[in-house]
Amino acid sequence: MSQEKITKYDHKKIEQLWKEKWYADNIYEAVDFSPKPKKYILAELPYPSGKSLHVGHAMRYTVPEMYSRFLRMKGYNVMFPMGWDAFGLPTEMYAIKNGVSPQDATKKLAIDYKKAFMDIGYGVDWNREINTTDPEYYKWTQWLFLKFYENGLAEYKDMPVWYSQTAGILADEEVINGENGEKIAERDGSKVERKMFKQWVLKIPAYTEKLLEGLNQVDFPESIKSAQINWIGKKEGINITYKIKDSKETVTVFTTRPDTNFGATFVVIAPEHPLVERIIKPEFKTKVMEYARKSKNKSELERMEGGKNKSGEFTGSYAINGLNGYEMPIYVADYVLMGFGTGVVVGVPGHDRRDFEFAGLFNLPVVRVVVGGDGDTSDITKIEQVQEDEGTMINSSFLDGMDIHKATQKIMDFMVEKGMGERSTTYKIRDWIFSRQRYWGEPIPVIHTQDGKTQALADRLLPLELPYSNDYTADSFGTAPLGKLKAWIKTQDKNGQPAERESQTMPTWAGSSWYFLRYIDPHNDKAFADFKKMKYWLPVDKYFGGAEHTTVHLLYSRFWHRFLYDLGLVPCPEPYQWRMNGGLMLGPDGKKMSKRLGNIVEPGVLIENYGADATRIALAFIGPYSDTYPWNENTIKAMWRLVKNIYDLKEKVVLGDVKQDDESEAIKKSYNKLVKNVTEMCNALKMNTAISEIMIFVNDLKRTKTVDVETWKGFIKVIAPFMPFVAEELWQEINNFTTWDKNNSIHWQSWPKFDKTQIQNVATSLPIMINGKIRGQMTTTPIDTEETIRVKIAEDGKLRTYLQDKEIKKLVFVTGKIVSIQI
RNA sequence: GGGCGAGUGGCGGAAUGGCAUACGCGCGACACUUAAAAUGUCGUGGCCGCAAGGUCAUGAGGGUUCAAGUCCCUCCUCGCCCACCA
Repeated sequence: MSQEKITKYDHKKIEQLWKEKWYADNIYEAVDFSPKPKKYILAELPYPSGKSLHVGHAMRYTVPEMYSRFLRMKGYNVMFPMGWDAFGLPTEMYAIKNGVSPQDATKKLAIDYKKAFMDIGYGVDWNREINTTDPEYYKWTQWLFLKFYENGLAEYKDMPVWYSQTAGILADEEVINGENGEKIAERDGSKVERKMFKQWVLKIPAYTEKLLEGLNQVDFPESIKSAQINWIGKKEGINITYKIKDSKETVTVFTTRPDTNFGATFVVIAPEHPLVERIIKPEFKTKVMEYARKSKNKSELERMEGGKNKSGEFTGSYAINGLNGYEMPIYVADYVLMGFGTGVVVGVPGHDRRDFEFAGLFNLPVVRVVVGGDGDTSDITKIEQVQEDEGTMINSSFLDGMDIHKATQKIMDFMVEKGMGERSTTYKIRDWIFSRQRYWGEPIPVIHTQDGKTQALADRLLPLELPYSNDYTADSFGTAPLGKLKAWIKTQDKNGQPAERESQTMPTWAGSSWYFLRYIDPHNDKAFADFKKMKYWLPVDKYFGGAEHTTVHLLYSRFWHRFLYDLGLVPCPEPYQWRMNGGLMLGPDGKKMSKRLGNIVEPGVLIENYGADATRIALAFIGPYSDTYPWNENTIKAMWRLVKNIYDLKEKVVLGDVKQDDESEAIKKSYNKLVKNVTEMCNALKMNTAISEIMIFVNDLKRTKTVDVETWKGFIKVIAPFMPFVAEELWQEINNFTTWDKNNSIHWQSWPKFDKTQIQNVATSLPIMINGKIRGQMTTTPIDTEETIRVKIAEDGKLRTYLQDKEIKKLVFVTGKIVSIQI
């Protein structure tokens, strides 16, 4: 096989030639149990719903991919895998639009996406490609779901859910605030409302403590940790039980501020709370029940508007505050939520804004029990006087004079001792609704028996394949698309009795909750992954993804993994050692790329016009990975020039000895700096500045006449992670390789080293600062000391004008950095 | 309302407490061209100055330090996430 020599930079020829060879020989193979140290570099798997890869997504893969190439050259056994997360509504809608089945659409999209990934030259081990919609894959998603089921962490129960006519049943995290504050479906922007449905849930609240504790073991940015901590929403407080006047019933409230309890003047119950019916006085029944019914049907928009305009009804009953015997009227109001704490709140209007608003509505007394920094002890009449943060107790018996934090502890101890309450911890995170009334998802491998119970499918019946259907719509109430397939739904339980299959499917998050495990052992048909292989590869060393997944995918997949760890099925408690969130690539107009605005930039077009190398470095150079910025068409033009300039520089390479002169010395110095800086920047994942360093070196080379062959080869290695195609071409050419051998690929070479002495032991220009201003420069070498510097300064003509007749009060000399003088 | 983060040229952005504005874009001048595009060379924070040089600039104001974009305090603005969560 002979390789045609390419003399003029022609990205199409170069890219076609090398990508064929790379992928045919799978040069980016990740080797199980290799003696080399491993690195598992993971980027969130794409969701192939559109025609092809989006430039915004390409940006998120390019930097991690460059990093994985750098590590491979540094001698690591690198896994940089790729797969397709293809269940879910977008694929279903794509299929409908194109008149094909979701199964066929997914197959085609996966092929298109894979081609796009190859076109841009991503160094993926394609033997590990996965697709979450492949029955051989979702067999294990189902199997893992049954582990939750067997351990009581997957349950079928009535849950309030969001419901949209077009998007079906949605979980909290799939519903966002629309432009006018109204709740809409994230998927398609349709209106949603609250409904009760029988749902499968995964009980993530059972894992809150482990998930919180696990954050201490991982290297995540503070912002991600705190987002997850807030999402879990752990609050420590106390459940206080009050007796109800003239009744055997009691009412229990949750509060984090029992210190203010001497200022409690009323109690509020959530309208749907079961206690309401038991404590209500007959003469108030009609009104309260009417109120409860109304608030149940209130849309979220109305409830939010209610935030400015409180409402409620008196029940006729009173709770007795054990601290002071105060009789607190009990109300129902929908600003109290059933799902948090005990569903009952004690009203302290002097020190809680919502309680103050409510007290105003019913003319309830407002009592001050905390004095803030302003010392105000007057009656509280305005919302501005309500304060919650810091202060000292008053009007509170034995708490008076105490700081509120101390008082909080004191009163809790007191109440626990007197049997008035129990310390309690509550969490914001709820059960994770894990079923959807959609067609295109993993069938839940459970059957409903005649007696109304559920039964898991036996392992040998997995995968439970998704049956073909032409009808992807759910009935407006009750029946999921699969429920319409009567023949499929009908089945038998373990005892041969008639039973029905579950008709709901799993959410999009199912397959992606454990996909990183399947990459480790993608073809295993005995287990979701081999334990020894997991032990070798886990945890994921670096995980890159979108900020929008911080509290959804990232947290929930940690939950799956931690659960599997507790079962002894995976070797480590935390799946991801390190995480970085990627920013967003906006359109050239600075707006979020969208079909509607027509500002989408497609990487395929860029690759066609400017080449994959230019596209790659444009995506990495335009800004830091985590930031959001607009696409700029000029950038890729500049990057194309850079690649072309590099290609043309090969004419300057001298194969024999190069004449030693100032020019060759300068290049040597510049080269060593290049290697040092690019190495550091790759380690720090600052690919934008790494590319700047390459530009600086290229600028230096452009100014010189020749470059020696060793420097040139080192330079090609440096650019290889960024511009893999042109690097391969130049590498093959300079080495005169006439036939392809993967061992000779630039991508199997080792990363160059640099010579420290070339950077350090050189004369440098040292700035001289006098009274905080730079007043001169001076040539120094590393052997200079403070003494020699003092002499040089005294001799310097220019500096003398500043120092004349002045005494040097202080002189600070930082080697190689600065001399700072005070006069 | 709560949490997190960010404010540096015309723009994207650099800068372990040590010469602010690297690198790129854009712009200007010049070269090549009949001309334009492309390409190349040089220049490019503001103000004063022919120049040498001086001086002011990292959202605003204070502070620590020989030295602050960087650390501390107060404030302003913007972005993202959460939000009647007790």
